[in-house]
Amino acid sequence: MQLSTKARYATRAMIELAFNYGKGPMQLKEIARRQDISEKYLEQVLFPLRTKGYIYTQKGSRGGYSLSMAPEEITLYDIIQTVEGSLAPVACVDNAGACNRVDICVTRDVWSRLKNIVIQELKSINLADLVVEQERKKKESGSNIMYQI
Amino acid sequence: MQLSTKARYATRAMIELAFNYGKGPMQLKEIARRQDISEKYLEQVLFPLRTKGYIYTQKGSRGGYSLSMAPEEITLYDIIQTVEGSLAPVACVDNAGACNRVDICVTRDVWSRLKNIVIQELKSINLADLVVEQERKKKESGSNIMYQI
DNA sequence: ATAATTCCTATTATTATAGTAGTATTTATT
DNA sequence: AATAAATACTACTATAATAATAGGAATTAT
Ligand code: FES
Ligand code: FES
Repeated sequence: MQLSTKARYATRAMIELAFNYGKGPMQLKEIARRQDISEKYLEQVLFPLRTKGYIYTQKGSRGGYSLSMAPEEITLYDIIQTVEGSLAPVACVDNAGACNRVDICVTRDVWSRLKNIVIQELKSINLADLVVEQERKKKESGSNIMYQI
Repeated sequence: MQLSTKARYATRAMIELAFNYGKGPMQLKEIARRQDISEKYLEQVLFPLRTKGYIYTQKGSRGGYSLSMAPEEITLYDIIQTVEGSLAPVACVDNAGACNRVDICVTRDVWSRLKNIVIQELKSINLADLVVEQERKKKESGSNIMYQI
C-alpha cells in the first residue's frame, strides 16, 4: 500500500506549478532542481498529466510547463490517478473478470469501499489548498527556506 | 496502491480458518488446496500471523492451523498489518526522519489522514463478519459451490 | 518405527519501479 | 537563416520488491 515515488514526484511538481500559476511557463529543469528529482525521470512522470490536460507545455526556447487550469480545479486525486492508474487495491474491483468468483466473494466489497474512501479523501484536496497550507506553514515556522515535500 | 498477493492470501487463509473455528486444526495443505495457493508460499505468508498470536499451530502428524481467538476478535487490519507491515502511504508518516523537511511539508498531513481512514475501515471488519456475509451470499446465489475469494 | 505434519533457511524467478541516455522536434531570439 | 534552448519521444538499464520454489530439520500421533 505504498504510494509510488512517481505519484509523489508528480504531486511535488504540480505544487511547484501551482505556486507558479499565472507567471508563465516554468522549465522542467527548474522544477527538477527545486525538488531534487531527476530531470529525465520527471519528464516521463509528467507526460500523462499533459495528455490528460492538467498541464500545458510550450516547446522550444523559453518554453516550459504550466497548469492549464486554476489550482482550485486540480485535486490530488486527479494527479495520483493520472500517474498511478486505478486506486483499486485489487484488480477485480475495476474489472470483475480479474477474479473468477466475484459473485460470491466477500472481500471484494471491502476492497471496493477502501478504494472509494481513498478517492473521496484525495478528491477533497486541491492544489490551491496545498499552496495556502504551505504558506501558512512557512510563516508559522518562521522559515523562509525553499519548501520541499 | 495495490494490495500485495501476500495480504490477499493471508486474508483468504484466515477466512478458511474462521470457517473451521472450533473444529480442530486444519492442515496447510488443505487451506492451500481450497484456495489454490502454493503450499510453500502460504506457509511463509502465515508465519508472522503465528508469531503475532492470531493463529495457533500444532506440529506433527494430525497437526495443523487454527485461529487462536474467536473470529470476532480478528480484524482485517490485524491480518493485513501483520503481513504487509505499515499501511502508511509514505515512510515519513511513521518515521519523521524519512523525509528532511517534515515540519514544512504539506502533503504529509494528507498521507497521514489517508493512512488513518484506511486503518479505520479495515478495523471495522472482523472475520466473523466475513463468514456471515459469505454464508449469506452462498444462500442468495443458490450456489453450494466451494467459495473462493 | 513410521508417516504426516509444521518449522526453518536459502535460493531463484518474475515483475514492477526507478532511473539513464540519446536523438528528434519545436520555437524564440539574434 | 542560424543558433540555442527547451520539450517530445523512444529505448534501454539498473534496482528493488514480490512471489515462488526447494530441501531438510524438528515434532508428534499412531
Ligand atoms: S473477487 Fe476479487 S478479491 Fe474476491
Ligand atoms: S515530509 Fe514526507 S512526504 Fe513530505
